[in-house]
Amino acid sequence: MAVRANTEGRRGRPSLAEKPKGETREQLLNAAAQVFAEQGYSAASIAMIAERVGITSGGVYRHFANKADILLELLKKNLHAVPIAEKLASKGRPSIGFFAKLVSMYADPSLHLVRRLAVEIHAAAAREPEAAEMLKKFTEHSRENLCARLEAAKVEGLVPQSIDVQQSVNILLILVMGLANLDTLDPALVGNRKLMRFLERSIETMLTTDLEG
Amino acid sequence: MAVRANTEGRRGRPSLAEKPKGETREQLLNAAAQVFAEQGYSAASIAMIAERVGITSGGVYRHFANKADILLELLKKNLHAVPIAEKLASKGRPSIGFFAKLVSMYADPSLHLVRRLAVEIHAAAAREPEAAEMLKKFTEHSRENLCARLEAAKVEGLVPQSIDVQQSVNILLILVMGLANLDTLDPALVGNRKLMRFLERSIETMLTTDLEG
Amino acid sequence: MAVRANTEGRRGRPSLAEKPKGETREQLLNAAAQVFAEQGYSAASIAMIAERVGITSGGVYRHFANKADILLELLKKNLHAVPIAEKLASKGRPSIGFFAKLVSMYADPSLHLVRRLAVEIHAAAAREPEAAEMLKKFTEHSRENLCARLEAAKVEGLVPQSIDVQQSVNILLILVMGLANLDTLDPALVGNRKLMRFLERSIETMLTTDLEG
Amino acid sequence: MAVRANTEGRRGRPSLAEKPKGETREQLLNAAAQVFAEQGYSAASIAMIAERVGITSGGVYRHFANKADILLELLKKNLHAVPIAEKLASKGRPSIGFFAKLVSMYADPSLHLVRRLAVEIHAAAAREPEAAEMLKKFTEHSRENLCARLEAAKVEGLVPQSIDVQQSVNILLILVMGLANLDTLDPALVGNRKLMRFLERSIETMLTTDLEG
DNA sequence: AATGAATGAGGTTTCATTCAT
DNA sequence: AATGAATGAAACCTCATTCAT
Repeated sequence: MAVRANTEGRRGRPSLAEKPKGETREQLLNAAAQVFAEQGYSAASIAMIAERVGITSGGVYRHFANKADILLELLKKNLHAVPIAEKLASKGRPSIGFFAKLVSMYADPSLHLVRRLAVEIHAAAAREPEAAEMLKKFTEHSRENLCARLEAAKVEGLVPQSIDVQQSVNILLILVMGLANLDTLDPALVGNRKLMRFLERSIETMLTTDLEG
Repeated sequence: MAVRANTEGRRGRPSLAEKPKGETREQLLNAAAQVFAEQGYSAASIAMIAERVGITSGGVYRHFANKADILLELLKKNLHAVPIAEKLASKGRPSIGFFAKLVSMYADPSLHLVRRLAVEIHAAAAREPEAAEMLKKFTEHSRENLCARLEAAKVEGLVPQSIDVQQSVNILLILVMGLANLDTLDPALVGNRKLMRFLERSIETMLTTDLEG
Repeated sequence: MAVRANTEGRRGRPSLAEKPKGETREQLLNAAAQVFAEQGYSAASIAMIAERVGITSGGVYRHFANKADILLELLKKNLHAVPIAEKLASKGRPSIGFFAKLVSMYADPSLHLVRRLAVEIHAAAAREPEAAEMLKKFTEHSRENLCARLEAAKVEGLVPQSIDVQQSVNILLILVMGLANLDTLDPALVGNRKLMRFLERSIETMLTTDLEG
Repeated sequence: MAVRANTEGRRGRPSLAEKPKGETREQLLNAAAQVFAEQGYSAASIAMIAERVGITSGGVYRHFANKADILLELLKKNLHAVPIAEKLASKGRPSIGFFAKLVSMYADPSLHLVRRLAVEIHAAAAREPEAAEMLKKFTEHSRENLCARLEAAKVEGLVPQSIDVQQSVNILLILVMGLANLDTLDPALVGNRKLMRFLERSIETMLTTDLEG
């Protein structure tokens, strides 16, 4: 009946799975975030990612179509935007300090991986059009959120009526991306209190000064 | 200008007509800069770089020990710092506008490759300790230059005496790195006049405002 | 016809409404015939076959020991021989036209899949000894049938007494295998009326001519 | 200088090449013909082919772009047509026996690999459009050659004026393809003298009989 | 200084197969 | 009877690197 049945090297699913439950996909995404951050998208290997989750590389393809797909799903999960999102979700009335802190927090040592991932995603987006597309959506989304908040602050008279909301937000985003490279720019600046304070005050100055002239 | 004039002339060194000495190495570095910028260090292949110079991959090893060595030599050549360096070399008395322009020029469309290369080098530096080391030297060098200039401006009374030179320069560097990611952050912002003006005025404001408080 | 009538009716076996017993296996064999014909045995994947039946690859192993087993069972089902078998089962008295038509029908467009499957099975048989064995049985069986018929025709005086029945049948089989490759030999010949007529007349000539020399 | 130089596991070209000369490509094609014939295109692996030539799989890509390319180059080399070509190149005046022998020779034991390769190429052509294209050209070419010869025979009065040259050649080609499957159809028929004689006489009969009517 | 052939390691991906559920 | 997650082997292919020429 059985034609040339495989009896020597056993293949197939292992006899025991001591893992909790179908959260492998989630674990894979987290592992991928780390590996992409550490090695860069191109140098990262599927095997590395799989290994951290305790499966073999072949198993990854049950959850993602291919390597690029992992990056995409990672973007969808909005990893980069997480800190922004959390901050944005804060209830309090808009204040200038909010914007300042929002930016300066990116210099925090605990956000190391987030910075690295942001850098890698931007690097990858320069080559993977689909990733670029997705990245654009995020930025758009973040920008809109920030713009809305700044408009609100304007209404409340916290910032000058003459402020250019769009451009101000652009500067904030540029600063965030600059901070994403802080570890390689100068590791000593990561978590540097003085820098963070200075940064915050600079932002406050920018937002409260009438730049017209 | 006059240096290589006799290549075309009829006198002097007999026209071996072959490539000038050390030319290939230089071409390889330029090609590598492009390829690294386009593909990223990891995805770039020696063959691609060699091809652009018209040789084959094996020949590259006459000029560089290995792939990582190319990146290092590239950093030594200070490619990233080139635009800064040129600006810094400008004679003129220091002015606040100088610092503002120095930063905003990084948003110029013509510097696309420089931006990409900066991003890639920073990404690579996160993995190659030697590259990180070298990158740090550059940053240090740039920082020192900028600090010296800003001190000079302070002496001339162009900026407030109370200004924190170190931190101000840090912000400038962070802005430059942020701008290096402008293409993926929002392609529409590349070369955007309004952004550049706004950026310049923001920097001027930062540099002329007494942030103490 | 009546066999499965009560599936729709209201009486008899309670309508478990599930698939009739052994249905899946049959569907799998049909799907396999198609996929093997389209992709070739080696390139065909279990998943493809399962998908066409609406199950997943794991489920296939409830019905077949392994991939090679599917091929074997397929051969047992005599898919390749089906058109021959049907023709052979035809009641009518033997006539020369019968043999001619039996061969030429293999050029019919509607038998595309049968041709492809025949080709694939022959290709696979070159590697799988068991499949070769089975294929041989078929050929033997077909040959015997044809020989018997041709002997009968001889008895009835439809063909010369001097005819070499064995060799004549061999030629018929070779022609059938040649026609199995018609699609790749020249797609324009598939279903070509002129070719089919010519083929039939050639066969008739061969069978009615005394080849002795 | 050397950054992370590879010193442990030596890589690169082996220190000695005891092979004749740049005929690797030719050897690869010959090896591929064998492996494709034995295993089938899809089941054949680059490594198998490389191994027979004494190189590793990576080295194959210095000579061929990919696996499909090998098949194509093989077709270009006209492996299948070789025996036909040789026969066709024979000087002698056309005779009916020539056509008969041309076909029957395909049953010769020595042409085993040619038969297998023909079968595999036809099977592969059913999936690889490019291969199909190339195969079509061959068939066309062979057909034209045969047609020309048969026309010549007609002029010389060796075959009836009423003969349908096109269709006669089609039958010859179909017979050849049928013989290509002889090994799996019935191994006992390979090299069978009786079959070959009978085949030759059948062809002669076909070519000399006026099929009209 | 450079080519071209080759290695060997490693990467992505596919797939037959297994097994707990 | 079937799913779905997983394995492990093997496939194709790329590439940094080496070396005879």
